[in-house]
Amino acid sequence: MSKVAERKARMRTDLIESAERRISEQGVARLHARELAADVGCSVGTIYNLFEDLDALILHVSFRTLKRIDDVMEASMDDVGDADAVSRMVTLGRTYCDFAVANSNLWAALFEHNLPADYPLPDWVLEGQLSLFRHIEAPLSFYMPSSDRETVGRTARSLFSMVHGMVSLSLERRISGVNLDMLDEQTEFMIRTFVRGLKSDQA
Amino acid sequence: MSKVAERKARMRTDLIESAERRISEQGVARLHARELAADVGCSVGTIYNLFEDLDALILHVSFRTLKRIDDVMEASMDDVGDADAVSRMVTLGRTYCDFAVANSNLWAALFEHNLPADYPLPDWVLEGQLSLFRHIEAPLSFYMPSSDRETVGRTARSLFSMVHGMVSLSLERRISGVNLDMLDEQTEFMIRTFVRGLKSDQA
DNA sequence: ATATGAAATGAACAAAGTTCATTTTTCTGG
DNA sequence: CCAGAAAAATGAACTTTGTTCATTTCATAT
Repeated sequence: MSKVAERKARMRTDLIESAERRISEQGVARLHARELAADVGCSVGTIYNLFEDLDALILHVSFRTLKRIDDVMEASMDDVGDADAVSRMVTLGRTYCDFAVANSNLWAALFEHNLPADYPLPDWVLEGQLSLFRHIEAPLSFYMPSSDRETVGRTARSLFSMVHGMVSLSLERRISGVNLDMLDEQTEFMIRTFVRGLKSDQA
Repeated sequence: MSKVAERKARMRTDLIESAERRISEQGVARLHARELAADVGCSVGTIYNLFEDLDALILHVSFRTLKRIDDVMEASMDDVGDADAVSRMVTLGRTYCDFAVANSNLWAALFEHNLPADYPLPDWVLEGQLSLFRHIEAPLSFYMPSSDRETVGRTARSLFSMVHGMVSLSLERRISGVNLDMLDEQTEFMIRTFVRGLKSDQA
């Protein structure tokens, strides 16, 4: 790689990291091109040479966030030992809640930042999410032995949506969701009750 | 009420209605003061005489949306006849999904419009939501006979969050939730399975 | 060393929310 | 009905912020 390409690559990662830090600390709404440029020591124009626009940069940060969520979920499954399937599902739910609460601004940028209606979505935005669902599918399929892959997958998405919705309304100041203090506990209750429903269906 | 107060009140409702129409048609991100002023035949300054800022106007529209959601949920319970409790819960869930899909821009303005972090929230924003939860609590309490009010209320919020999360990720282009075609059906499955879990808990 | 093309620059532009000095309208007392 | 005062409406100007692009700076190959 040539000097110039190296420099370009370093500036790209510098910008992404600076954007990530600013989003994490202040929220995506307070991410501004001029401040980013000052952070990394370049001009505003350079940002636009390296990224289509600020939304593209935000998408890159969001992809990293998605990866981090995937990592903590993966790690939580490594740590869980030989727990039964439903406990694994609870662990995944709690891990997701904990990450969202601890990194609420990054999490909000990933899920709640509004792109223009016609903004082109890179493929990797959707692909990165499949891995999240797969974590859930593994233990869930244990309780849905007679369902096809697609049904299990759809239910995994629904369970993800459930936990996501609980987090979303809990964190949203303007909406009165489940109290933050009880979020983990209530998430566990919801997952365990749902799984009991799956089991009683087979019986 | 004096002439001037009448005029003022009419202009206020005109502005709210115009904002509602524009949000409904184009989304909250494309609501602009100059266009609103042109709609109702006043100057931009007048908007700021009647509302603190555009966010305040958006909050008024959101309150109407909340009221409309409450109304359709209420109406769905009037229509449901003597169905059993779980069917009532399913009806509430489907009604919510249908409203969100049919009025996605209004729904998004209510739940996803980001206010400044320190923006003061009027009381009625949170109060209006209590009614939504109460619709769910009534049939839900049937399956949680030995739980206290608070636990039932928290579980009602969680179920609301579940359906809300499913709708949210289904409508979000950038996130791969449950396919929109299957949203109603999948919502029903999730609610029925959860309730079965509640029942098997008692047994 | 020079020419050439790529990259960086930042002033300028555009879009949109918000303000406020000025103008217009309304109200009130005589 | 009029004059003056108070209230309301006005819209030009200001502010902020994303984005562009003509110009300058730099790196590389011959």
